[in-house]
Amino acid sequence: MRLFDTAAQEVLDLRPRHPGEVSIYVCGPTVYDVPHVGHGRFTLVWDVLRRWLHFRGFNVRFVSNITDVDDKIIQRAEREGVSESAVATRFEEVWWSSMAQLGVLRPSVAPRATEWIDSMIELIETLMARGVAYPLGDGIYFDVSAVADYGLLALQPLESLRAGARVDARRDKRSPLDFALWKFAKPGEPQWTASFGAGRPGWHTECVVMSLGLLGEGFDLHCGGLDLAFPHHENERAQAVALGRPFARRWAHNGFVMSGGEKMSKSLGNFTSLTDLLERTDPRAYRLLVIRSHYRSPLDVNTETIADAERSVARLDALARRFLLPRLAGDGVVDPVAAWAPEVENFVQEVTRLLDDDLNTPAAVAALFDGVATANSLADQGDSSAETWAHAVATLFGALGLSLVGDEEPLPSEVADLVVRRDEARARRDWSEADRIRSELESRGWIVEDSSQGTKVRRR
RNA sequence: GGCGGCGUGGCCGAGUGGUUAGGCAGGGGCCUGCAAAGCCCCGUACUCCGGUUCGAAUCCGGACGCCGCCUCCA
Repeated sequence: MRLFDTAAQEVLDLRPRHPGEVSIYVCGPTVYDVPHVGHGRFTLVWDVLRRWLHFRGFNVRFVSNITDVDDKIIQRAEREGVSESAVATRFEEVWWSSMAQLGVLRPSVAPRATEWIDSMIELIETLMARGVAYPLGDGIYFDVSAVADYGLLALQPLESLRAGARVDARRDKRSPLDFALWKFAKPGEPQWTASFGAGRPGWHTECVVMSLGLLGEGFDLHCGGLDLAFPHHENERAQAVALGRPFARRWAHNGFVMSGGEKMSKSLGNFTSLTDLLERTDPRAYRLLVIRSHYRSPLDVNTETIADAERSVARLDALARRFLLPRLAGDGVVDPVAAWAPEVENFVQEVTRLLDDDLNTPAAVAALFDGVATANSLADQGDSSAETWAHAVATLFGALGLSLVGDEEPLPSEVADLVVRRDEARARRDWSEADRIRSELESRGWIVEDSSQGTKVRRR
């Protein structure tokens, strides 16, 4: 498996710390609001990677945090007159519910920042003892000049970053890039006692503590949205470097979700919430949309691209119906396949090669759609290998977390009734009646297909 | 200002120095009572200008346009 490493700026072999095992840390959400579609993208991208690594035989340990203490949570709690923990709990529930709908696997461990405060305090004490953290009136700050290669993930040296820093009202920081490790509590705010003063942690500290605490030094891969590369990941790394502890071996970042050519984000106010999207769309359409583009490219999510993806999913579902394929992904992972039928070996090998090469899902999806055509074509010719092809396609899509759905759902009785009446009409070759019933079914939102087993309907 | 990325056919979106990406939409055909689904065929694209080359959308240089990071952000 090869992945583009943000620090090295090139595609590198993954080379896990322990052969056969991959440890991944993904920066999770701050739970102060409903997730937007950008959260959906990053969770899908890294879910696909996780599933693919599993399918390739790796034992994957996947940690992703919940940030449940933060300025924005405090602001919202104040605005709504409720406790901070009530806000965090509420939006964490929304988060997991959205993840479940998306078919994103639950992390192996999902630590909450507030459960790791003691470790963060210890870390800050150590940094202070080493002279790389200093107190100011409102908190404890990290001195970025202590890290020789600060700017690694920003692809810029410290001096250049400093020159570009926007005017900071604060003149007391040693450098405008210095960041808060700890914020002293104001009255009424959540706080924890610490030797250096009561308060709460800064954002960049929790991920260092939790990733090292749960995955250990030199864990394999640290992932997140591109906007986290700097300063969040840079600052995590800076702390680890200052502590002398080996941190992530590789860094991977996904591209943004765009809206009208602009990055979609809450601060720009141009976001679509993930919950809205999931209400009106088959979540599989979003997964397909995501894997149809490369994870590092920007991705435009709008009604057109989603509708396009939904129609593509319909083509896959038609395959599942035709071959009675089982649903494979969703809650569970698709396990490695020990041996493939000889006729699909090359096909599987090609898809594997593409995915192993920096997770080239768009090329893999293209190959898989070729596989769809092959399966259908072989079946049209009555070739018995068609089934093997269909299963291979479904298995590989399943390995990426996309289930093909061919099951027929139970029909409402009046629909079932119409189906029976239409079969009767067709049996006596009463085409006008058969067509009338078909129109009626269609007007009720059902797609009608004739088959050797009679009328079949499915929801539009 | 510094740094990074991108400009592909109607839309989305891969890729390679010379031979079909793929999906969606559209057109034609087969199948069907008619459909649907499926299959076959079709568009001959790569911002512009130079250069390298037998040959470049693919390499180099330049121009133009767009986006992102440098501030909370996935």
